[in-house]
Parts: sequence; C-alpha cells; structure tokens
Amino acid sequence: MDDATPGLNSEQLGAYFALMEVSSLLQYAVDEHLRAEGDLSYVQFQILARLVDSPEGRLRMTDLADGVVYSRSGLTYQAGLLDKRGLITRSPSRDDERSVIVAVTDAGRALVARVLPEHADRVRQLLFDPMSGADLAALSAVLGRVRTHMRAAPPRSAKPRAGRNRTD
Amino acid sequence: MDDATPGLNSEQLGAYFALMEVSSLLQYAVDEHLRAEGDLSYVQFQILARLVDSPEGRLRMTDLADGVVYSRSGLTYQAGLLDKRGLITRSPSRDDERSVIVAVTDAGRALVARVLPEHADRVRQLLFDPMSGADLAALSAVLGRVRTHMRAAPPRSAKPRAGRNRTD
DNA sequence: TATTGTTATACTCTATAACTATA
DNA sequence: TATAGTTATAGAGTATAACAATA
Repeated sequence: MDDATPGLNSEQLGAYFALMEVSSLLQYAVDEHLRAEGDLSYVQFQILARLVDSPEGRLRMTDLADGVVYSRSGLTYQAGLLDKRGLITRSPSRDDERSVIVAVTDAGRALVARVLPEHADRVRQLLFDPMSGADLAALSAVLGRVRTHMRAAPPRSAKPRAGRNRTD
Repeated sequence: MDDATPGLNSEQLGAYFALMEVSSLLQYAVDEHLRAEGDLSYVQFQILARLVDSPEGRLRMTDLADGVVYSRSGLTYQAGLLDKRGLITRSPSRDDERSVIVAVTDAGRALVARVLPEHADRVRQLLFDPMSGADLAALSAVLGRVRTHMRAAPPRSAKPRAGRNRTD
C-alpha cells in the first residue's frame, strides 16, 4: 500500500521544507566556519569527530562509510586528504587483513579540539537559542524516532547489483 | 555574551547530530528519485518548485538566489540548465532593466507535477511515517521558530566586500 | 556608486567501474 | 563467491573575480 496514500498535507509539507531549509542553512554556516578556521569540509569534520568519539580513536573504513553518506571511493578520497595532512593514519587490520583501520592522530585530535568550541557555538546560536527546553525535548524525541526509522531501511551504500532485493 | 557560554550539552549535541543525519538521509533519498525520475538535481527541483508556488509562476533571479542557498553565479548556472531544457524562460524585467524574470514553462509545470507525488511519498515514508500527530505539531512549531530566527540574521548571499557592516 | 546578472575559470567533491587482495 | 579497499576517470556543482549594464 505504498502508493495508495496521498502525498503530504500542508502541515507535513511545511515541516518538510522547514527541516530542509534549517539544516541547509545550519550546515552552510558551520561549513563556512570549519573551512575558515580549520581548513576542513563538513564531511572531513564528521570523519574526525566520529573517530574522536570512538572508544579508541580508531574505526574501520567501512564503519566510517556507513556513518557518513558516502561511497567507499568518496571516503577513500577524503581519508587520503586527512592522511596527507597527518590528521589520521591508515593501517591494515590484524583481525581481517582486508580491512583498513583509521585512527586519529594527536594532530587530528588537536584540530577537532580547536574548532569544536566555536563550532558548537554557532550551532547553539542558530539552532538552540530560539528553542525552549520543551522544544529541545520534543525535537530530540521526534528526530530520534525518525533516525531509528530511517536507519532500519538504509539505502546508504547499497551499491552492488546483486543480493539484497530479489523483487526485481 | 556570545563567547562566554559553553558549547552544547549532550542533549543539544544529540539533537544537532540527529537533525543533520535525518536531513542528509532524506535529501539523499529524495535526490536519488528526482534524478532517476525527472533528471533533476535537488537544487533544480527547488527552483522549479518555488516558481510553481509563486503567484504567477515568475520570480526574479535575486529572489530565487535568496531562497536557495546559492551564489548568483551558481543560480545562473542552474537556470541555464533549466532554460536549455525548456523548463523555464528568462526575460528582462520591465520594472527594472537590470533584473531578469524567471518563469516556469508548461513543460516545467508538467515535470514538477509528474515527480511531485512520488517525491512526497518518499518524504512521507521516511520522515512522517514514524511520527505521531503530536510529533508533527511539535516539529512544525520548533522548526518554524528556528527558521524565523535563522532568517533574521541571514549570512546567505552576503558577498560584496563593501556595504552592510561598517565595523571594518 | 550600488545593484543585477553573466561569464570565465579553477577547484572540490562524488559516483562508477575496473581492479587487487583477503575471507 | 563475497567482502574491503583503492584507483582512474569523468562529470556535476560551487565559488571567486572580472565584467557589463542599469538605477
């Protein structure tokens, strides 16, 4: 019954457009700062931030690719840039010789630490300043639910022609 | 007091990441459909949709550039593509000879009408299916407030070196 | 002088396909 | 055979600066 339902009512349409506009403006502002202050694109920052957030500062390429919405080749490209700048290292995994372990370097951690405060500040000013505590709680609840839902059926890096769906 | 406040608490940080991830996944899914079905990028679709939404199906280039987060040259590029495909027309304004009026053609309207239903369907499936009515109301309220706030101080197409701020 | 828009150019980024190597 | 990653390549998109024309 996927195509029997109508499109979107006006409230949904408004919320959809507002969501895209808000996230677009937010990313634009944040990206601008990251480039000016740390010579980082938003994607590169996300990669570094994920590594810093990870338990031991190290993740497999695949894990990173699943996190960010990129193709593997795209991640290889970005990782190459970060590697060249000494912000990460790449080394083969002992567990699985096919895998590559990406690790943040001290320089990478330092860079994140340097840009993070102002980054957070911009986000707060643009996104959270006009919000009440109740707003924030509501937003968190809704987005959390939506994110879980979206992750359940992830068409992210589904690229190989075979497997997955036999409906074709 | 802009820089005296701390960054973000964990709830804010979580909401921020969730917002960016949700919007990113949503745009990814929608963009994919637009390209496959209508050979349109998300930006091109936004331009067409805005024109269709406008009173007479016509807007100035500047109005379009203000709506989408683009540089003027970027808009000229995209408008050129749409013009080449016969989806829009561009003509000088009578009111102000400097301005260019962009108008949707019938073909443009037809294309939007063709892709819109499934577009809306994807948005509904990904974004609104996991939401209750209360969720939607809360989301609309919050995003509406944030959008207004962001639009109040828009660093969008602030590019010329002169004017605007005399603090230099 | 300020604003509107275009052009030229250079660059970043992303995706596709072919390829290697390991499980 | 399937998975992990890289490389080559080609294309789309974006920003900057210089430019022309009108207000």
